[in-house]
Amino acid sequence: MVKIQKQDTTEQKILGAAKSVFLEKGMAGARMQDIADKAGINKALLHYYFKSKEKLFEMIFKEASALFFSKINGIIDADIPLFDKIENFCSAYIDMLLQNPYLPLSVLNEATKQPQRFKQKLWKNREQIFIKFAHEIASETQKRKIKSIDPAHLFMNMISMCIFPFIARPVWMISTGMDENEFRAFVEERKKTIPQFIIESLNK
Amino acid sequence: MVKIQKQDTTEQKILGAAKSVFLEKGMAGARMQDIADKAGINKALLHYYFKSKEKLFEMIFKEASALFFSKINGIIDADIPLFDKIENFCSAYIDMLLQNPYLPLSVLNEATKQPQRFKQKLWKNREQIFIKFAHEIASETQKRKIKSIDPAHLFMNMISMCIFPFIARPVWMISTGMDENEFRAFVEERKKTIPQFIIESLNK
DNA sequence: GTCTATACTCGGATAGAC
DNA sequence: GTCTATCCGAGTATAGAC
Repeated sequence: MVKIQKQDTTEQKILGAAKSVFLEKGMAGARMQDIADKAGINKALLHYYFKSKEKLFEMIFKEASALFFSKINGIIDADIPLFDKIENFCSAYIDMLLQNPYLPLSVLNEATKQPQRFKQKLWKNREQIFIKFAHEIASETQKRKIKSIDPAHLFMNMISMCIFPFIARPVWMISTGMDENEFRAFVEERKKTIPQFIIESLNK
Repeated sequence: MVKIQKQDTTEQKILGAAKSVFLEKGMAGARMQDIADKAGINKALLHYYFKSKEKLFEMIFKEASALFFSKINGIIDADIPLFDKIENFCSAYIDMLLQNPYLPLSVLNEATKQPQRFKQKLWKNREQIFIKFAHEIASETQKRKIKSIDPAHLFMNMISMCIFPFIARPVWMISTGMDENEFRAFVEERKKTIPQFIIESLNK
């Protein structure tokens, strides 16, 4: 008889704890003790499972950054009209960010502070996610369906408007006086307002 | 006779070195040794001038974040038409960011990782920079001069598009294959493309 | 596999000579 | 004011008992 899997193995607990601590504090700021505490074990056991802090970090980080970048591919690749694609992209991406609010800051941080490691160890086999998107823009522009625009700028605009609020959240909350719930509602709204804003700008 | 000021006092050198190291590595990642090296002195002297790492950091950070937020006020407060204001804002802000490319990531990081300290020590007397802007949008909307839009979303869109490229630079450069010069040219272009993009969207 | 105890290292901070 | 030498805490990593 197959044993019913109790899913919270020690390894699972460690990975979960490590993810939250690393994403929140970054590699330099994270403490093995915090990870151990959060996992309900001691430091020694961390090293038993994952040789070193560096190794543990890479494990977490690869998975996290894969999520950050790969979710997009399916949507960008889909064979649907451009405007629908923009709507789907913003909506799906913001949903993902709502579930992983610390992800972008963490990824961009490591890319900035340890560019070598990022490029070599953490940035393997990434798709050129916006190339197909760029072609699509160029084609629509040529067909005179939308106003002429540089695809790179449009793409940058779109991801900026989706991601930045999550990075700037604490400052935004302080300066607007929003609380957690209001902020959540605000970014929920953005699933609609961003595509609207973009499409208004592109429409002839 | 007034003594000619030789401007590179030790204190100046320390502050300059500390600024670049802190902005690049963040509080947790920065090393006093690196700051000392870059300033051409030794660690002991750092402590002679600025009691502790924490103190030095706060000094640098307050000044830096003041720059980050206060440059905006003058532009937002100016008594000129809305569209001109948007153009001026993007242009001036991107110029400032070109001169301080690490600033936003650093500020937003500390706000995220040490929210208490940020709110208490580093976020003193900040203006509610976007309140006047919001009123102006509301007024233009009522006068039916522009399409109706929530000022909070518009403001967030604008700062997102200006700031985010600087935060995402390393990832963007890797995934597009841009080099330093191309990236610089790209954000220079954005001084024009962002206002265009916004104004196209707002225009009736 | 999991723990306690401890070794080792790095880096912030201080003492004291000049 | 500036240096060398040193201290000491924090935090990663390991040894070894259970």
